[in-house]
Amino acid sequence: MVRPPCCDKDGVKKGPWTPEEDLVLVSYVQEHGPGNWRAVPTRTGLMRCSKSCRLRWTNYLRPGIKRGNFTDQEEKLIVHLQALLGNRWAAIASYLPERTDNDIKNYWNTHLKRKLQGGGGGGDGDGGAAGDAVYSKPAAQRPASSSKGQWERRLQTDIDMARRALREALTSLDDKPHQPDAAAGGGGATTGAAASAGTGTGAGADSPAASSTSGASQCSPSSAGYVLTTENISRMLDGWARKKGGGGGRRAAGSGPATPGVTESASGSSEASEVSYGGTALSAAAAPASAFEYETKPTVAAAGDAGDETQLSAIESWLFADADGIESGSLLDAAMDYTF
DNA sequence: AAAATAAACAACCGCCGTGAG
DNA sequence: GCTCACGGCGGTTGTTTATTT
Repeated sequence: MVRPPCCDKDGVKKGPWTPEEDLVLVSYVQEHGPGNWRAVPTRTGLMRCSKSCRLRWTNYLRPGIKRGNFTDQEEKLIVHLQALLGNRWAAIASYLPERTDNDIKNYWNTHLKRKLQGGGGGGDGDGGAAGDAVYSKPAAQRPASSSKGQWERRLQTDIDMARRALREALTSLDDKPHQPDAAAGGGGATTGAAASAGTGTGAGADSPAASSTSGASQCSPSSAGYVLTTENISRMLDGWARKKGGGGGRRAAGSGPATPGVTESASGSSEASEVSYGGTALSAAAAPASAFEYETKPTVAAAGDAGDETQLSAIESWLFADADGIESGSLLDAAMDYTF
């Protein structure tokens, strides 16, 4: 039988989202929380498919996500994790709580793949084709099993592999001074380093419930993945203002796409930033900071540029805990219990 | 200065797994 | 136990901007 499309093709708008649509979506999520995407188009009047709404939220509007300017550390992690996990971007993203799978995937396809290919074979999975070929069937590649036991074993395998990847990545990084170009660089790109969070348990690899893009995890009050709102809305408005101002330049600010959200903006500071929208200066503080009641602002976010290091050291702790003799049998539990 | 090309990123598409009825 | 709808995921495409010629 043929499954009907998730939404009618007719009357469904496609293409780039407008600021107005974003606002509507954000407002809706503020009120109802992420989830039940099916109902979003009808309830909000958005002429968008539910899937599109979900993607827009998870990849762009969701608070706490960092965009652009991947740090060396992140890059290394991605390379290693990709080598171990294959193109399981969601699983990889679960180790980079602030990054979306789509973002990581794009970064891989546009930067890393080429970089590794150009860098000449060897090394880490040698990227590109070689890497893909070699790992096209990563150990963790899941068979379509769904028994809980199997799922847990798989998860554990992922955790184990991720640990190894992290260890390798961090070890190699120790060889050079930590110069997260983006920390600075990112010009605040590292703001709101949500050190992580629910998904940060790492146990998330491949866990439907722990995926970085999982609505469930997003809702979790304990999820520090959300850096909240004022900042994001501020960024959003900032971006819109720029767009509307005709300033255009998608990357004028460094990397920020049409996306309002580019972290590179003034968001370097977690303080409410004043943005000009439609000619009117408006304080982000005025945004409904408490609107996302189910979200909590990670304390690390205030750490500002120290965010990455904080996050990394947390990962390191978790990572090296393994070396301290946690039996593999309890690895999962350890990972589950670990809080960043 | 204009045209061509490359790069970056947002969004869409289709498949799959899961849970509810 | 079966069917169906929903949501998640990975691959791919389209659009916009930057850079080069």
